[in-house]
Amino acid sequence: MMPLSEKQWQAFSEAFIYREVPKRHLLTAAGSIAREAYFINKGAGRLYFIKDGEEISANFMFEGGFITSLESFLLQIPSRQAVETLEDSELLVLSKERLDALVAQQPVFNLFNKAIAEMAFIMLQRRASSFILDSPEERYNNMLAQRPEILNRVPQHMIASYLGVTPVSLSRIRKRVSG
Amino acid sequence: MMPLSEKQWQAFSEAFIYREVPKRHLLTAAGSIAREAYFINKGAGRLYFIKDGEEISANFMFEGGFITSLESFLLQIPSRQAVETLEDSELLVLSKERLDALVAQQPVFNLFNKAIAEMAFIMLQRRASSFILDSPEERYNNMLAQRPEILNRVPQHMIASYLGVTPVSLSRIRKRVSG
DNA sequence: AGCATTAATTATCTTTTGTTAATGCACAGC
DNA sequence: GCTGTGCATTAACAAAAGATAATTAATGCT
Repeated sequence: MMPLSEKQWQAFSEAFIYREVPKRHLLTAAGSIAREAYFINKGAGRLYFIKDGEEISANFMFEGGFITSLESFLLQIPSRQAVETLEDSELLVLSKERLDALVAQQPVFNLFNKAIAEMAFIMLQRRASSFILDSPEERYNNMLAQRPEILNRVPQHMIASYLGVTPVSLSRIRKRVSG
Repeated sequence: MMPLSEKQWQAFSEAFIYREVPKRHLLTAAGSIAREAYFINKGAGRLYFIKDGEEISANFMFEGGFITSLESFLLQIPSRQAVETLEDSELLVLSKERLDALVAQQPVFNLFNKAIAEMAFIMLQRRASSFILDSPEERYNNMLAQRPEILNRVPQHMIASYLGVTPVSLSRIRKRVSG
């Protein structure tokens, strides 16, 4: 799909910088511009909105995944969502600057950009559609089936907002489902 | 942002084929592959899912907009959503085949692809976030503020599923809001 | 270990939504 | 112009979710 030469791989991997950050470390604040994207080598992160002072979780990511406020990173506009770690994490940091330089040098990396945007779109569409297609209880069951690590590694009040309900309501759903 | 030569513009515009289709004409069936994308010159269209035999509207588009099942069009995989016209429409049809040929000839058009994917992502993110951030009533008000043409041109039972509620509930929301 | 803080569950009550059914309206087709 | 079909509204009841508060469980910190 995207064959790279030895040289290109090297340039690509050298664009990333290793960084360790502690639990609950803010990577991108809401309103600021996401100048970096993060590959999670170890640990966990989340994206969240802030509404009326409340944090509303938009997504969670674990090792093997990329995390950033994508619209802000792609367009370099102020981010509507914040990014933070949930656990002590090892990150491979890719700055927008370096990515742009990479793309300028090697246009092949446009394909990388494109692939990221497409993948993100499809993931998001799956998630968005679940809100018009499924009830909160169905969304909870789907989450268990498709992303069980969320339940094990994310506090429930964060999962609640991710599912679009209150923590109290999530607790009741859990009781209904298990009981 | 994407400067094109005279020649490129010509090649681009020639890739589109004019087509008139009547109201409620199915452009892409759920489960089939979207081989075309549509620029709406006149008329209106919608994307919808089918769940338990029910049609659930995912989005509406009017003149000046593009419509297609994007994930299916981009990746040429079976579409989870159907596409149809809501009014008699004049469409400018771009087949995936022609777009690919265009991109192969003129790599500049990769930027077109990228721009489409990014824009679609951002639109979708705005919509997805409204489900975790806002109540159905707030979503209705936001729709009125941001896309008032929907209310004027789309039947309310379709708007209801678009907002994630039943037609009965939408009717009550409307009464609350206006009364 | 002990204390303080935060999270999760449970309870109670209110509000909203879903469901089903009935009514009134509008529009399409004859 | 009539008639039938489908759509929006209203009503009545059931189910689910929000809000608030109290209790229990877990976690963090010194």
